Amino acid sequence: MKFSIDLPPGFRFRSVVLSHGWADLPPFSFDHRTESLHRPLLMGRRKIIHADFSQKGRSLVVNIPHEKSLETARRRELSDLVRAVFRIDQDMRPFYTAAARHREFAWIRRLGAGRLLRSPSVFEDTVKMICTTNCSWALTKILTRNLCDKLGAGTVARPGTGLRTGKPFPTPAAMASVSEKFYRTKIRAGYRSPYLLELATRVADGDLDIERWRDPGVAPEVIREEIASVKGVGPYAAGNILKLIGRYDELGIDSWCRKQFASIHRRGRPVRDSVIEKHYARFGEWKGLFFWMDLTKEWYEKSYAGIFES
DNA sequence: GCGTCCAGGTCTACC
DNA sequence: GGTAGACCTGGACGC
Repeated sequence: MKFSIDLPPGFRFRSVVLSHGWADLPPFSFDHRTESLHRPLLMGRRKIIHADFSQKGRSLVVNIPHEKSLETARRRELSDLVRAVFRIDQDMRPFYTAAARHREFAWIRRLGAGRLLRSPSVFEDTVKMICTTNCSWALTKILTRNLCDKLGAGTVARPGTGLRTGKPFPTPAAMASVSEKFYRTKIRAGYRSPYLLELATRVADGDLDIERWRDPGVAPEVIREEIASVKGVGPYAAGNILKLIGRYDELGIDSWCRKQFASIHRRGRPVRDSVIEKHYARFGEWKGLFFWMDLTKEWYEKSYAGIFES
C-alpha cells in the first residue's frame, strides 16, 4: 500500500535526510540511488511494517510494499509518526527569517535545510545519542545494529525469502528486560551499559516521561533538569537532544565540531569551546541550529553541487 | 595473529 | 568550581 502526506512549501526530503547521521544508523537505511529512506517499524504491540519514504513533488510518499492496507487507527499512527520524524509540522519561517539576515546563510532557505531528522521516539533519539558518546561512528553503528538485532521485536527475515530484513528499534520495556551483562557482552556497549539499562528502566516503569520532551508546552527548565538526570548524557549529548526536540539554544560541541569549526574559521588552529560559544552567541535562541548548519554546510555543497550557489 | 596505542564524552573522587 | 583519572571499544599500526 502507498499513501501521501502534503508537504509545506520549500520542504526538501534530501535536506532532512542529510541533516545529520541518523539516516545512516539502524533501523534507518538510506538508498542513495532511489533517494528513499527505509525503516522497519513496530506498530502497536506486535505489528511490524517495513516502510519506504521518499518525496514526489509536494508530497511525502509512504510506501509499505508488503501490506495491502492498514487499519484506520494504524494509518493515523503511522502518519503522525512520519510527520514527527521528518519535522513536517515544524514552522521554519522564524529560522529562515533569521537566516536571511546573514548572507553566509542565504543557502539554508534555498535548500530547505534546518529540519533535523529524528527518530519516531525521544527514547530512541536519547539512546542513540548515548551511543554516539566517546566512540567512533563505526562503533555507534555497531551498537545500534546490535540493539535492533538482539532486542527489536520480530525475527530477521532469511535471505532469499523475498521479505524485508531488519528489525525495529527496541521498546523501553524490551531494553529494560535484559541485564547489564547483556549490554556488555551482546550489545558491546561497554561502560555505557548501566546508563542504557537505567534509562530504559526509568522510561519503561513510567518514572521518566521522556516523550513529553517534544511537547513545546513543557517548561525548558523542566526538560533540562530531566535531561541532566539521565546518566551518560553530558553537555554534548544534552545539546544535541535539545536540538532534536526542537530547542536550539545549546550547541552540543564534540571533537568533530571543534575540528570543523577550527578548519572553517581558524585555518585549522584549535580553539577553546568558549570561543565557539561566543562566535554563535549572536544567533540567540537559534544558535544551536546555526552552529550545526555552519559546520555541515559542505555536506549540502557536495550533495547539491551545481545548484548550491545559484 | 598478537600486542600496543589512540580517540572519543561522561562520571566520580579529590583538591 | 575545577581537574585528573577511569571507563570501554574498534581501528590503526608495528612486529
